[in-house]
Amino acid sequence: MLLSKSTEYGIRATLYLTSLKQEGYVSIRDISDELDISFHFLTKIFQKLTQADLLQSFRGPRGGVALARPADQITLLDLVTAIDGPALFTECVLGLPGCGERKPCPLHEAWGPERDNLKALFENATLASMAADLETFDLRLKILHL
Amino acid sequence: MLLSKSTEYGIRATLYLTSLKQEGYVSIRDISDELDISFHFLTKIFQKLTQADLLQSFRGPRGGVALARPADQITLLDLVTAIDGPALFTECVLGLPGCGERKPCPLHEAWGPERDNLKALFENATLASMAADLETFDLRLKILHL
DNA sequence: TATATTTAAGACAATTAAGTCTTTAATTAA
DNA sequence: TTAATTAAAGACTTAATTGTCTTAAATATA
Ligand code: FES
Ligand code: FES
Repeated sequence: MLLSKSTEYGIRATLYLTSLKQEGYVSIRDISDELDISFHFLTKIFQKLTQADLLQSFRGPRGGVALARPADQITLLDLVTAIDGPALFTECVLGLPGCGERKPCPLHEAWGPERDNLKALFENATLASMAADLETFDLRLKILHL
Repeated sequence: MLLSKSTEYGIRATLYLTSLKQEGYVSIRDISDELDISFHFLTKIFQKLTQADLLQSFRGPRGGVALARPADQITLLDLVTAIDGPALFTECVLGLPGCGERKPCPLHEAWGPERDNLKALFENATLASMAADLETFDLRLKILHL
């Protein structure tokens, strides 16, 4: 699995939040209901994103969460690293400590560039661009019961 | 994390086994000692690889494990799928069921090709080519205590 | 045959990830 | 001021992964 469940949920939920284009705060309950994600679990994930200054939160009636900056200034890489940490983009694919040129593992030469591609993929995907695609191509963020 | 610990160990151990170029069987104990991997855990991983017909095993004195086919006919993709299953190369990166063109998620267009690259990377890496690199470039398979 | 060697198999424990529940704190509105 | 709403925090449970240990089965060799 490339991303943890937490990160999968975090991306889907933040993307949905973005797509609402709502002025004020959106309640976590609304988001968790809409995407069929456990409310309390999602709350914890959003707490991480709030602590990483990617989201703002507000308690009480009319409270909820909102993007902390414009949607074109938050990337999926921001979300992934805030939730799962940077390991995917820095660590040895074989789990050996100290990935680098000095004493590389047999996969380093092939994995290094691939890892950079992957990082670029997440870095180039802003919440704004993703939300635009979402509308344009009618993409899905939730499981479908067909 | 891209690969599970089991797969990381499985790749390192099989690569080491290949590099020995030994005629008969190599005991699992020798491999686990050399690479600092738990013997019993590695035994289980090798059992999966044996059941997938990538390795052959033999019990009793002078027993152990050996490649089931020539090293240029076993790829890292074979190892990964035998241990972790094919999910990494088939499933939606956001965890939504039924990754495909019919109702793609917002990352599908970018992730699809990237996933194919990743698959090609593992598919093009045979045990033979990796073992050759290992010699040529003095690469490492075990943690170093510098 | 008896003993030592080695993988197979499965029970078991420890750790981490995932998910649930309760209580607290902040805020609004009646 | 009181009650309702909502996120924060943390205890707790469950499930999956990782790791350890014991016993059984197969095999070679003395
Ligand atoms: S050392 Fe293994 S990927 Fe860099
Ligand atoms: S539907 Fe998400 S990657 Fe294909």
